[in-house]
Amino acid sequence: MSGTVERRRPPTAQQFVLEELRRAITTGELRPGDPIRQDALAARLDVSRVPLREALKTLEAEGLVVHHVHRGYFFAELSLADLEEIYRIRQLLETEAVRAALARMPDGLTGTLERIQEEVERAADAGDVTAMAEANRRFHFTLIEASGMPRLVRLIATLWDATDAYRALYYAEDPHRERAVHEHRAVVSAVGEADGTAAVRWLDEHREHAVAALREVLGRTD
Amino acid sequence: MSGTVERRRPPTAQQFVLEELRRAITTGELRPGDPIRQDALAARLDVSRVPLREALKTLEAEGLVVHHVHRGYFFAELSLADLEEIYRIRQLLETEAVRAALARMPDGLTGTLERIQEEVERAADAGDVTAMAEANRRFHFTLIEASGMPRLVRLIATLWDATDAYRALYYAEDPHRERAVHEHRAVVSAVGEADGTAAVRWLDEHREHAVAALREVLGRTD
DNA sequence: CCATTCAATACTGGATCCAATATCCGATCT
DNA sequence: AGATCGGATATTGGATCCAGTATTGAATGG
Repeated sequence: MSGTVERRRPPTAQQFVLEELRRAITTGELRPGDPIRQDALAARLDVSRVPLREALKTLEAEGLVVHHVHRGYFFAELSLADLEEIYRIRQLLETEAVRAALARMPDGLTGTLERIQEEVERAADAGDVTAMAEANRRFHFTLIEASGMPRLVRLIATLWDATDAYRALYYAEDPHRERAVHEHRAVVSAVGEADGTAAVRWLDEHREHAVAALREVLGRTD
Repeated sequence: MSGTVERRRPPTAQQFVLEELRRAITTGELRPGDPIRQDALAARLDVSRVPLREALKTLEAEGLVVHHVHRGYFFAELSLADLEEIYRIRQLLETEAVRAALARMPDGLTGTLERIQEEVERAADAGDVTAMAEANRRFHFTLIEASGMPRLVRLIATLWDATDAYRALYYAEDPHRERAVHEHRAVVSAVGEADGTAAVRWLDEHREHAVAALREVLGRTD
């Protein structure tokens, strides 16, 4: 089977590998702590080890894998403490981003957010976790990018990537999606009124709920 | 010539290349915006292109170089706006780190800082810019690492790396070193009294002076 | 029976070689 | 003359192959 329904492959092998690895991580195909056998993985993805290793270097910088010289790469194990730390850092950075965004208030921001929010709600109603996660990310980053601080945006994106594996888990449950939808609406209306404090408060709550859920899940499995 | 006075090479070629590139960036040997010719550079460093490319991937993640598919790597050009953004983010993250450090207050922190501060002052007096930059970094990271937040430490380290090229410039001038020494002393004494607010205030000032200097330098050259 | 040593093995790190893409420059056409 | 097309060249992306290190397990000695 070639060239039928399958998604178009990225232009370079590294990018393809990178996407595949991220996907594998988010779907939980590969468990944290597992060593990465480059030969086997490269063969499975039908590429050589060179682009694989370059992709792993990227993931290493993002903290998704760790590397030991002459021993190889391992999927990073995120402890509850790690996750809490990441969410705390996100809080600091996203607060700054949102404040900056509302101070600049680019044209059409509210409208764009409302439009994306509709997509979020459609996905939430349909119970489509993947679409929900994707639209949710677009929602948040539309707001964050409005800050006009590209490095800040990149940092925040990295932090999101690091916790992707756990986010899908969160949105898998109905009440979580429901709650997220409500919090988003509150954010949209705060943005509409250019009320930075309110927006930040709602986003804090949004995040805190996610952390609470993680605490629950990881608390009982670890 | 082998194994005489030359610094011991790191265990892997990538690490060697990484150090060399960082050094070249900090010393200004390679100017921002310049394309990186892999073949030439690899030959100059006497390694193959593979470890070079992996090192570049690391630098890319840190924002020191940018990469365009099939066109190669380029040394990143940091505008004044970029630098200001980085320093703003550092302020947010370092404030958190210092607050956490003082809340935990690990044993011997003050003593260690005092010891390192002595090294900083020796280097400052001697006018040894490299030693000064190195000791200065140790000083700040000793404090930051006391936060017990490893991810936060990593992020801050990345931000420092991104501006290394400009930091050496700052410490090249006598009055700057002098001022840094005084600010450090104030930080040490604030830490000794477990006064987080004071420590944060002094660090903010420390950073602000650096930014002001950059603004001056870049303002007149750009 | 357990610890230690040493060799076989498996895997990573690196070098070389090949393929694919972008860039540059001259020829051609309007 | 200027713009456009096409081919030569330079440079990156990727595959294969080799070298060096860590790991594993069996043999040996206490």
